[in-house]
Amino acid sequence: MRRSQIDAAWKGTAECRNCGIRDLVLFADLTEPDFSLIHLPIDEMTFPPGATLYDAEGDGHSVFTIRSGLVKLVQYLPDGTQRIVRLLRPGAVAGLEVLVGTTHQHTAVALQEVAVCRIPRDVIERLSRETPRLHRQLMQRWHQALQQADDWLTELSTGSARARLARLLIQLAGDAPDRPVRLFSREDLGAMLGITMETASRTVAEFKRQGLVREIAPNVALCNVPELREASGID
Amino acid sequence: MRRSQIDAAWKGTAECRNCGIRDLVLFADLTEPDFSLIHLPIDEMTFPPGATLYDAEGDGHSVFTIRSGLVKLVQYLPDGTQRIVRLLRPGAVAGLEVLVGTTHQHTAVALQEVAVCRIPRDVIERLSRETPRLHRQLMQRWHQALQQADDWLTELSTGSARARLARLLIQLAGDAPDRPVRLFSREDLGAMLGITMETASRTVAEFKRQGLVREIAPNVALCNVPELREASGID
DNA sequence: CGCACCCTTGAAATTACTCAAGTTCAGTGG
DNA sequence: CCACTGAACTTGAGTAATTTCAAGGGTGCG
Repeated sequence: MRRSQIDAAWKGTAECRNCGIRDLVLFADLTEPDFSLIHLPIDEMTFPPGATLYDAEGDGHSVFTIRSGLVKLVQYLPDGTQRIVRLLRPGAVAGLEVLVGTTHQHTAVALQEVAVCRIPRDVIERLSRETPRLHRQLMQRWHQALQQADDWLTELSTGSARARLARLLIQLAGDAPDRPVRLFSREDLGAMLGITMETASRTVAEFKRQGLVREIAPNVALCNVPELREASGID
Repeated sequence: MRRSQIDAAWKGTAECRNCGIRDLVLFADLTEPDFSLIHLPIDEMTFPPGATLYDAEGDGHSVFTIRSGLVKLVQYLPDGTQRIVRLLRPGAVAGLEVLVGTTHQHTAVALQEVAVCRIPRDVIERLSRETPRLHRQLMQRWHQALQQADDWLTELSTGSARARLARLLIQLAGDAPDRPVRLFSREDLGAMLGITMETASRTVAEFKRQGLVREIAPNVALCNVPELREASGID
């Protein structure tokens, strides 16, 4: 907690015009004159694993474009239970809700070293008023988030612990089934799947024993996608 | 299935200018000249309980503003399991995703007699291009949907069956704790809470026995909100 | 009346949770 | 260099919750 703010490192003011991943980000469609409407600095920042990008307390003044790394969005129940409601990958935008209300709905925490662009709310609002080219992108981000939320519910909160974990691993492996996947802490796994830490641990262990994943380094695993797919349906 | 399309009843072409609930709907902020941009008919329709507004197969050409009644959004897993991912109330918009892609992501089914306005995608797209007054409303709908999705996950897919049902009932009672609440079929309850029909049935029965709800007519109940709140936290 | 459909209930089997003890491992200080 | 510590993970055993499978109501409708 204590470290969250302190840990953020400022990397300079972003030069959006020359952004290396601009086709991926919110400003993809902006034209040269549009950029002159940006009257507040957009900061490039990095956060180490465990650092908080923003939380649900306090006003939200900015949205964040994820440039690299992985972010979890956490929501709490009154009794203190926490659920991870989404993972954000590069290209995603965190904190869109400040464009409608003024507070964030989640706590956003870096799971790995994360690089972001922090965009003041006013910048988005002004661009949104003055140029239609941002709309399509904004709509796409909203859509992306909502689709992910719905899928998260049906895939990761339905069925046995075994089936849920299998589906999560398939998601993480994505379209590159051979690329190793970083596993999360057992506590985070539990919060994603709606199960306890112990059940998460046991299920991971079972997957290793049965060869559905092969651990090639501590908390890094190769997925046996066909067998995982099997496990995601049955059970 | 067979009845879904047949059952829809056409009630005429909507006169949005004079809409009785316009402050509630998507077109709330439009001005007189904006309406002239609407070049395709917006139909008022009603659906009986059980009818399908649209489904995930086939192209989506329209979004729907819910004028009255209650709609469930259903998503299916490959193995046939179904989850209800959201409930739509009057004022909500169903099918926003066709503004980004071209297909619907859910199957939308009326739970009660439902009245809607069916708005062709092209109408929204044109208005969206030409007038900024729709943007704010669109953003609010996206936000509303996303917030509901996240809350649905943390509240209705976390904890014991008892706690989940209690939270659902509290949601349904809303700000009018004395107004009777219609219960859903046990199958729908299960699909909302991620539990089986039998567990849903047993838990409802238990709530009745323990006085957390009082059934004043078949499938209509009064909620004892304080005790429900109790049950939603403990367990 | 009899059939369909939905809901309820029971009993056994399974799954997941809880609580508790042990393990591993990295970081710290003697 | 090594013991010590804390944090995260693992594992076991008992318990609680949920699912599964099966049978038995109730109600509306042809």
